[in-house]
Amino acid sequence: MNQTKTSESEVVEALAALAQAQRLRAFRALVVAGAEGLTPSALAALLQIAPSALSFHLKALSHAGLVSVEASGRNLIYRAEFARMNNLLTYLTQDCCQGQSCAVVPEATQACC
Amino acid sequence: MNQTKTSESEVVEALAALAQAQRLRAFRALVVAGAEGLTPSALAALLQIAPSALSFHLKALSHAGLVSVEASGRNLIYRAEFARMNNLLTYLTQDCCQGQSCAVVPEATQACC
DNA sequence: TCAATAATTCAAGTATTGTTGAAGTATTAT
DNA sequence: ATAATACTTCAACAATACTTGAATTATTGA
Repeated sequence: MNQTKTSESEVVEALAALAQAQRLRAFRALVVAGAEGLTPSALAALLQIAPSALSFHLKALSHAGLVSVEASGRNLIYRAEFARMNNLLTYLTQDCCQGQSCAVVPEATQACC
Repeated sequence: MNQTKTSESEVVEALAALAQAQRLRAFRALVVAGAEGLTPSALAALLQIAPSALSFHLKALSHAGLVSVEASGRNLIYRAEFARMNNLLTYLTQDCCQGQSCAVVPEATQACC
């Protein structure tokens, strides 16, 4: 169901996009919001962050493919890109433990629902 | 099975640790290596990276709790901390889509095995 | 049309991160 | 003891990332 294989540089970019507290909060808020998404003003209010800073951070998330944008009148609606997030999670765990059974608890990671 | 709740700042630190190509490669190599782990020299050979740079990067991964170190004679053995990795993956997806069913493929993310 | 709202872009300054080579510590082998 | 090996630490420099406030674009409502 994952459309394209995610490259290392894409993974690095996505991780970098999430490796900042305000962007992580913004992304998490969009993950929680789900299909409805959120406008920048709603996010700015939620995160207590300056509009220009938020715009900068949303651009980073967007460029990393972790969020999508849709115009709606004078608002924008940002949404989490769950497929991309799943690609990212998958990448980190692929081919683990030389393919042998390993000492780890796998039940923890379910993408959502 | 996750011993402690992972805080936002810990998540940010872990994501930042992985958001760099050489560290991501090092971590992935340790994930693949599994319980055996790898020495810095083995990793340096594998990744074609200067020892001091590798040391710097392993320290970052270690400080983020993503890898552990064990001394063995004049070697060190680094291993991926799978529990921490799973905490990280879980954090990103928690409480998604306002708890409703959502449009996402959850089967993609299995921690390992 | 004019004012207000929603959001972005730009430029400047500061802070953080990554790279390199040289020096330092600890362990093993001769 | 001495030398070699395995890593780490340090300092200096270059590159990137983050924040702030002012200016800009586009849309809506009076």
